[in-house]
Amino acid sequence: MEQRLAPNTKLSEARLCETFGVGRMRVRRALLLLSSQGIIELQSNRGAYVACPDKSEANDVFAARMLIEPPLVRQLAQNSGDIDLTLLIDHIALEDAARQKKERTEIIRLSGEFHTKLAQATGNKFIFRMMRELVTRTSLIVGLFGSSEKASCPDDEHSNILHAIQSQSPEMAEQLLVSHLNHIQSGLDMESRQEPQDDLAAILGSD
Amino acid sequence: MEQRLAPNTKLSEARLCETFGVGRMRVRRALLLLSSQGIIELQSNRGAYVACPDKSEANDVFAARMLIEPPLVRQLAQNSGDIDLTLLIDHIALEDAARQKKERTEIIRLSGEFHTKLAQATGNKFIFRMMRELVTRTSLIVGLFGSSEKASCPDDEHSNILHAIQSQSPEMAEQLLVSHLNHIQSGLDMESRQEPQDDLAAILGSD
DNA sequence: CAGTTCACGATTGTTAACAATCTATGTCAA
DNA sequence: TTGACATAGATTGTTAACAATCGTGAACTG
Repeated sequence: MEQRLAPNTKLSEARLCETFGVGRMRVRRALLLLSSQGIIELQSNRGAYVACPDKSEANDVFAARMLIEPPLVRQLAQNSGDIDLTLLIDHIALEDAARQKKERTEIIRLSGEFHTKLAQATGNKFIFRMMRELVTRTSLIVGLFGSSEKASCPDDEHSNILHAIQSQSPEMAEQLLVSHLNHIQSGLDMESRQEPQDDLAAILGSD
Repeated sequence: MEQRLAPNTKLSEARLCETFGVGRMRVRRALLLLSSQGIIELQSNRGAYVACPDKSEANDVFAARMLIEPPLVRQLAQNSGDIDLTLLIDHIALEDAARQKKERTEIIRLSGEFHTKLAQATGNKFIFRMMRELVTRTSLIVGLFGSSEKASCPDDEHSNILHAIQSQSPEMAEQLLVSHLNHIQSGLDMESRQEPQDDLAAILGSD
């Protein structure tokens, strides 16, 4: 989610065991779950690799989000009276803070998390889980195809969406979100790819 | 998916091992994956139980489907020229055949699978996976709250939806699907619950 | 007779050794 | 020099024994 592990990075069991100080069983369980969410890919007898979505998969992810998120925020705006939006309000504050401090990884993480919290605000466990999966995958994609700095989530679009929800403007909220997603997608360069990295530095850098 | 295992049925590792003739590792892997999909529930040191959704979860599942499926069929109808619908056409035939032969479990399985194949027709892996999860969960719910015979999927509604898609009528397709989902949901009796069963008979009956 | 405690059996969680598979290096031949 | 082949090392997959935990039932006490 924080894009510290580049796609195609190999995650060897032994390495993960010593890195996190746990047994092989725990590691294998974690890898299995991550692969079921499509975050990593398990190749038989060959090991686990960070998923490396291609152009077509990237399009699928955005198509899926275009299908789900617009009706989602529309529904939020319609029922915003009955819903607890403090989570989202607090989140915007966190984003602003991180942006002021220029904490890059934190900004990336929070940018994705905003969309997850939109889903969480519906109070629907299944919608939440689906969005979380799509957002995680989006992180991978912008990590792969994102043009370094400018991308992620342009400044105050999140804030605008939230305001539209609060002022019970379904149409506007939906429209703002659609263009927000388009901005993210158009900020990608589908041709350039980053090369995989060795896992050692990346993971050890996390502790 | 075929509702042969009632909710709350305990799935003990040893029993599953001898039933399917595999080692405990395979069983535990399968249980972990099923629990990650919410099909079963893993209780620490206590074992695995078939998930038993309550009233609120049932509502969440239908709310999620109401959010996703209408835009989905609308999109299918809009692009029905470019899409391969043979999967769906063939499927309707299978459903009719099973209905004529009165094969109950087959009818139930195919009824759910139609909705999965709607998602599959989009060619979008993520939409497909999300729908499959929701449909599976719906199976559990109609198994729990469904009033025995009359429910599942009323006869020719699937066929009507497919026709609307084929004739490129987005509005009609969307509307038909909304009422279809409403029919399913209104066919449930949210108060009555079936009691759990012993796993022995159910699983052995499958071989 | 009711309630509590203890111990036993059963079930799940973990570990470590073993087997199978793949990658890489080095050798040999064309 | 290049290609194929074989062997060695490393890595993953599997198995079986062991440890920990939980539910149950009996015994005991008030």
